[in-house]
Amino acid sequence: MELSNKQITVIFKALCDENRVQIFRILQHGELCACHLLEELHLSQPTLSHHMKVLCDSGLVVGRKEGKWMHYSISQEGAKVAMDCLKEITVVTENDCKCCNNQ
Amino acid sequence: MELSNKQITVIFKALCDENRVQIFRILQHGELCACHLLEELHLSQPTLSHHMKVLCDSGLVVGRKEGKWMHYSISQEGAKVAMDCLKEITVVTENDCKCCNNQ
DNA sequence: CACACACATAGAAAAAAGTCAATATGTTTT
DNA sequence: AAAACATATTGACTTTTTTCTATGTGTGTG
Repeated sequence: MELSNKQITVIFKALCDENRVQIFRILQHGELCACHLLEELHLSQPTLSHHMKVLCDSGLVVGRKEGKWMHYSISQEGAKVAMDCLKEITVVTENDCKCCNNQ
Repeated sequence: MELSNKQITVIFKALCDENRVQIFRILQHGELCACHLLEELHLSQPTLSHHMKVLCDSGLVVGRKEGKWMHYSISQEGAKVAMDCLKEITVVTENDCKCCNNQ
């Protein structure tokens, strides 16, 4: 897939804030609209809106508009991309140390 | 394993900075000491040292001291923890929307 | 059509993270 | 023991992120 360093940071920023991690935990019980998420978090409405944008940008969460409500859910496709990305960036192709006093 | 929200953010902070992602790419070719990492990055030595600390704190990278050199490598155990964590936080237990106009 | 509701956006303030120069620490070499 | 080297720490500065209040936008309702 060849994601850029920048794109990788955007994906994993989703999980770099405690409130956002908490949002994942809540969304694990199923799709939920912003107003109900708000009830379970100690955040203002604009702050939640900001976090939902970060989450959607990462691809790990998707939003679905229905009338005046926004329904959010965890994206399994996004999760797969993140998983593949994590696997790809942590795989080691060679194990020998070609460094310093190991000449 | 039951990681706290805070612990999860510490793991994934490793991948939230472009320079750190680049460090992963370099370490994929094998263990390397800080001085050689430094040659490949446009960073000052103290900044690299800072990033290596963030990476080690995440568990995704491990450092091995050998004389005056610090050798860094990607930790496969750390990668597994991160993978399990990502899987755990994105799994959805129920899919029905119990929300708003879906009463 | 006016009002209420759900959510997004703008702008400002505060907190956190990234960066570097200077310096400290620990290790090897001469 | 002094000098040289590799890395870590400190402290200051800059940039980014988080957060809020105020306001805007779009949708449904009386």
